[in-house]
Amino acid sequence: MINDRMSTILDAVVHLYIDNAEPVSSEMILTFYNLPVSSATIRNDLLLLEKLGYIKKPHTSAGRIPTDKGYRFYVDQLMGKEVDALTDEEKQEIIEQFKIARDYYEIMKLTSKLISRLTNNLGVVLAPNVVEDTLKDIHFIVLNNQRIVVTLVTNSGFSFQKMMRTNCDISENNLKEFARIIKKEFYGKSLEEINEEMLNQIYKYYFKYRTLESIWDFFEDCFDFTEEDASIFLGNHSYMLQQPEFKEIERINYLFDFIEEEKNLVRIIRKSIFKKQFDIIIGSELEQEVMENYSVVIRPYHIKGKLRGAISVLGPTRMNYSKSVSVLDFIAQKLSKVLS
Amino acid sequence: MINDRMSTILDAVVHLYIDNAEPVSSEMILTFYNLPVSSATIRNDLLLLEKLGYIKKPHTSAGRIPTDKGYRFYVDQLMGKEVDALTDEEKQEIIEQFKIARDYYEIMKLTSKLISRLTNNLGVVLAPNVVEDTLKDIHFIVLNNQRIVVTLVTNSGFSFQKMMRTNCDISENNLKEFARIIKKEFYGKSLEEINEEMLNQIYKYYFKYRTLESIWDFFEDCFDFTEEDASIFLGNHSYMLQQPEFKEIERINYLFDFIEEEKNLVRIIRKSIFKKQFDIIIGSELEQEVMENYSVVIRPYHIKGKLRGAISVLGPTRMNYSKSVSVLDFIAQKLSKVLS
DNA sequence: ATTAGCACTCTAATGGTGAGAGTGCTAATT
DNA sequence: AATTAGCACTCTCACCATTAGAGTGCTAAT
Repeated sequence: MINDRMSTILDAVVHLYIDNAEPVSSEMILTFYNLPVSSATIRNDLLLLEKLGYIKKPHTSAGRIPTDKGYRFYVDQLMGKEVDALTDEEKQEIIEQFKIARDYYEIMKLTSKLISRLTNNLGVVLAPNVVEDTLKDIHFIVLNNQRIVVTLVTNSGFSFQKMMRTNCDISENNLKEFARIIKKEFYGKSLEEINEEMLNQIYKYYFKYRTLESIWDFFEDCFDFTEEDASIFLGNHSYMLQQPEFKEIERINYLFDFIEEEKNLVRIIRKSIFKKQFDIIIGSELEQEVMENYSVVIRPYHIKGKLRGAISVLGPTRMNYSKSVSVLDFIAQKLSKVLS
Repeated sequence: MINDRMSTILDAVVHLYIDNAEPVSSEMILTFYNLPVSSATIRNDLLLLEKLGYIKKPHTSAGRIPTDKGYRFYVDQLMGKEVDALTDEEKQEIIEQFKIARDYYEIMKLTSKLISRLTNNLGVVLAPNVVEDTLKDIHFIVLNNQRIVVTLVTNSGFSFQKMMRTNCDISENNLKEFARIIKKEFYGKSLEEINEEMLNQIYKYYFKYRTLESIWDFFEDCFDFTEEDASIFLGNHSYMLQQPEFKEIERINYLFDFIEEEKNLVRIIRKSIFKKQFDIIIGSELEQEVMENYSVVIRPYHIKGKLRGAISVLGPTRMNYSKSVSVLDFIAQKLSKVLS
């Protein structure tokens, strides 16, 4: 259906459009790719490519821009050959930054910022999933009136803290005893399992500790993890962007509305995390009206060889996919290393 | 200099402009405030107010909009009388949300989102400052190869975790011993002090533990706190907004550049946190060229009666200051309560 | 199969026009 | 002295017409 020259021309359209953000004309292609044919021939091919749905015109007398189908073809068939590699400076910067970052949360935040900067799009990081980790250690620390910090350590070396409240006073000694019991009952089980089985298992001890009625609620919440935090906290930008000051820009508005509802992005990324090395989802493929002009490139990362999360680039469909892939690839490697 | 009628007229200009985002004409003022004078009289006063620098015209045949000086006068002299109180539903929502939020980080994030939504501007929360808190308890938890989680508990009931690395293996027993020593040496001292004195004090024990050379580095970092985290991490939006897709909107661009360099906002908020109940900084008063069309309203919050941080609204100078103040006030109260 | 050539279409920039908004001034009024 | 009616003046904004230029798609020739 598509011969070699047409491939080349489609490739040219995609590249030139990615670089210049302007519709690509037949002359343009000739100038930058000096093919051994005339612009008229290129025009004929362009017409065909358009009929096949790979490119389109914004209006009659404009050049062509890729359709989602065009980007898809580029990404699947053409992009593989090329590599838009990172410069040595870029690589060096990534390595340096990862050296500076000390704890888990700094690393996550840093990673998303690095991706943003290096791709000139929005970097998105899905934090490691721990529910499949198994319990290695648990500690309780009493703060003051009925507030307790639970620290979990998992087999892969993550530690999670959670602040809990109870309605009853529990002594430090009781808590030590509970920690011992939990460790005994659940050591080596996944957090997910524990969360499900907690009540059943722990009721064994009901008789002994029945005076501490409300502690059961406490344990029920213990293994239910979804923490979040930062040192300065920005809220949603989308509200401000609704002010008339920003009214030219409904697109940003809609986009931010979507993005800042975090579960939207989580859903998109989760869906493709198990699929393969990379997933690229283009425009309409995202099946969200707001997102029809945006694409997402997703790269899972592993910790100690186990799939744990994903890093990703979100930007206009016109984004530099090749660069995104390179950036994600390099960062995912370093991230895996630093988290392992 | 400014008589009663002029005050009323300035008040009208500010209010009408805040509500409609359009220059306010003399007729407009007459219609909405039916003053016992004609529009010609109002025009005379407007002329005078303009000469005094409280209002200005975007162009010859337009109505007036407030200058920074005009907003300043409004905020200082006029706004006090009125209250743009929260509706019962709004109050209820805040209360409900704070019930849901369990741990410290959830609360911070939630607060900023609440402010964003209720003011239709950007909510900014400066997390509690703990360096003045005093040490109440310290625990070390060993994860695996040379990674250790430090948990600090302070007198006001905060707990902070920090992941640390060492180059040497330290036994659990050693760590228990160190925790005991640190507690003995520093109990009741502020984290700030401890951070400064750590090395001097701890060298007393040098002789006994000198085999653990590199542990001293470890302790040096121990009380140096600036944590950050979240479950999904967005990077900087500003890079994406530099793409030609968004080019109409340099203003957003500049603003985001500024905002997402977090220390910029921290500096602004820190500066006025100790001043008073509220601080309102208007446009040029921020002394930042990018921010000349934006204002910030800042409200400190207290935990157990002690000043600990601030919550704040950032938006166009045309923002509803009265509403911002009400929202911040109510939220600060609830926040103080929930954190105490 | 390719290409030169050209008519055709559409955009974007330019400038002109007129309506309308709102001022600022003057002269009259209270 | 303060207020007001009245009006000329200025500027914006929307509308339209015009034009240059970009780029196509088709036809006929190679």
